[in-house]
Amino acid sequence: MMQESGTETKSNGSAIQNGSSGGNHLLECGSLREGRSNGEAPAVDVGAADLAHVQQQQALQVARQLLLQQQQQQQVSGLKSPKRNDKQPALQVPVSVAMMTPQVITPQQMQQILQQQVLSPQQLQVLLQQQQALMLQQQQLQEFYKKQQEQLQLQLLQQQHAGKQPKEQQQVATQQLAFQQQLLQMQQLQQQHLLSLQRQGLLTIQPGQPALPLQPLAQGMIPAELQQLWKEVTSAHTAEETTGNNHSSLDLTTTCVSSSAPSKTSLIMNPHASTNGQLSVHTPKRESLSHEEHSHSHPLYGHGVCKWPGCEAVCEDFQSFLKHLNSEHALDDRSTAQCRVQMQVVQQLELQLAKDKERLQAMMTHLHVKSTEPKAAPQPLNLVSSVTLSKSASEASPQSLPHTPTTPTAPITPVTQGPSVITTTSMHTVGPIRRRYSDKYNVPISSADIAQNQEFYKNAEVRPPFTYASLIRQAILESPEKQLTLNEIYNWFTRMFAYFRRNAATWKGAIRTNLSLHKCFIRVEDEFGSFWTVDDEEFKRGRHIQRGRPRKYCPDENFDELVAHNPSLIKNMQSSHAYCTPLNAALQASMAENSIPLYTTASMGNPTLGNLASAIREELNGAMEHTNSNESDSSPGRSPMQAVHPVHVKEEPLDPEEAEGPLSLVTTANHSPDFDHDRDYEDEPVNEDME
DNA sequence: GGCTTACTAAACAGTA
DNA sequence: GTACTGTTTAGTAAGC
Repeated sequence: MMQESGTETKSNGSAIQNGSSGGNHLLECGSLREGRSNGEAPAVDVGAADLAHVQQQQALQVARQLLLQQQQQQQVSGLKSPKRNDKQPALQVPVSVAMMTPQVITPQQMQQILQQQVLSPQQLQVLLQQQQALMLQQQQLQEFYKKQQEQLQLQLLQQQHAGKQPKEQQQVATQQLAFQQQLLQMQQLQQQHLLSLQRQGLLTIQPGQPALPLQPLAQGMIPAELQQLWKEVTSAHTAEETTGNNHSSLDLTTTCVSSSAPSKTSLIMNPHASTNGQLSVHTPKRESLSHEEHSHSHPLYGHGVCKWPGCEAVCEDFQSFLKHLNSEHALDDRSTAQCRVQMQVVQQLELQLAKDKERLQAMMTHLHVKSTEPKAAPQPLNLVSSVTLSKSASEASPQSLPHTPTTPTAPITPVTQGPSVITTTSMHTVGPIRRRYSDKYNVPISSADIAQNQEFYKNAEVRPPFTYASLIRQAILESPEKQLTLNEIYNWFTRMFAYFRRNAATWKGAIRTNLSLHKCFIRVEDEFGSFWTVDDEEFKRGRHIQRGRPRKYCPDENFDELVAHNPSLIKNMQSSHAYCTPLNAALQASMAENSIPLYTTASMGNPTLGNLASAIREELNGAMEHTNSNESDSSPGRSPMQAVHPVHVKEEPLDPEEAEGPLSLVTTANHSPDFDHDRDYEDEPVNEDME
């Protein structure tokens, strides 16, 4: 690549030395060719390192080019001393060439380059030095132009007083012509170079900035005074211009003042249209109509700006745009390369669109088939989706989707359908959304459910169509240890959903409420604090801590009792396995008592505490069922669960009678609702737990 | 209309 | 005293 860069630089240098303004084009084309040196279109997914490398190479090329141009300019400047009052137009052309390129880097643009850190410090220093030297040169040139203009004005005054002499008049007109051409040339070259830099990524034009071509005028080396001078000159000769003499050949591309079009295009300048020293373009009605007619039709033109990728040249009217298009975006290597890049972009977008369309079609088909299917018998409980369709989604686009995709009578609904029912209208719906629950039984949402629309939820403030419980569970299960602190759950919500970056007080409270309310969430404590795990089986059951009941546990009130019945509890609580260890001991005791096969130590050490707790609970349910059948009046203090539930595992609220007295907790442990109603929870409503 | 469920808000207590 | 965490209750809305 370095060799290629060197080659390109050399060609650029030769082009510049030939006095051609197309050097920038060569540089740019070279860069483009470099990007597809193998004859391929530029890769869309260039790696960051490759991109940085290419940018650095381009920056080097620019620096070299600037250096060459400066050398050339210095030579020319030596020939053209500002002190000379030579008014011969022929000598002004090199001056314009000399002024062109380095001036395109305004201080702001230089700062941009600095910020982008594309150039090395040495290169930047060279550029800065060049810039400073050229600033001085520019000032000298400005003085020169001012003097020249003053002389022109003097001559005009003399002509007005002494009568018009055709020869002098012609001379003045010639001077004006040369002056204006020079001005335009400088602007064009500036714009071309700036455009080149922009396309190479060395400059970025901020959206708020003025249009690209105007910037060098405002900030570059050509001050507004020059244009003001020209305005004065042309105003003085307004009457003469109507004579139709040599001014008729004054084809000035005023569009090029504000665009990067070369001087080939021509427009008759309207001196009356100048305002504030800025040249403006005379737009006849015919052109305005043309603009209106075509601006809506031509995809490359809109809002007075050329829409060619990377161009954004300002074209005052459609005619200017057409000229600009034909001249600037003619069939050449650069345009071809840009066209290929655009083709790649379009292909990528089409590919993405096709995928999304396919996905949408599959969703629609699936849901439509489901909705038209005869209502089937209720499916297995754990297969009914708990993922709910947001009200906004269903209401906003009633035709787009069947209304009841998750009704209990619907066939099995993969949970992945939940988040995929987002519509464009629902994307903009923010606010409290009541959810429609198909069943009281929960089915966990999978990672794919959220992952499918992960980016969407991350960026769009759309309330996810999942319950808090589902999201909390997902957050916990996504964690490596399958356990999260409350704050980590908060962070997961804010990280995954843009919606939860607002109204924190609301949803955080909801999370806490859900954590406390749902039996599936198990709070575990260790010496580092408390964290939450999830019992997946319990989650699928979807049971809640019942309301209107006394607190399920009061550690302070019952702690002494607990310790009295189980002295090992304190030690176990302080251990890092505060959850597993007492549970293990209790479980083993219980299983030994009930002749249940022991869990191995390895299984107890499984980090998935939720599954562990679930499995243990299942076993204990059976065990306690058996135990209760044998000794329904067993003493609470002898229950192994007393060491587990009060501190680490939630208990269902107590019956009012049982809740009374300091031993209520122990009583609860003995008559845990789990044990009471787990035996038939699949057949009976959950509420019967508390009856 | 009743029941269930989820959401929200609030109160309260414990803890750091 | 404050903020955070955890629990509980009450009210509301929506779906069944």
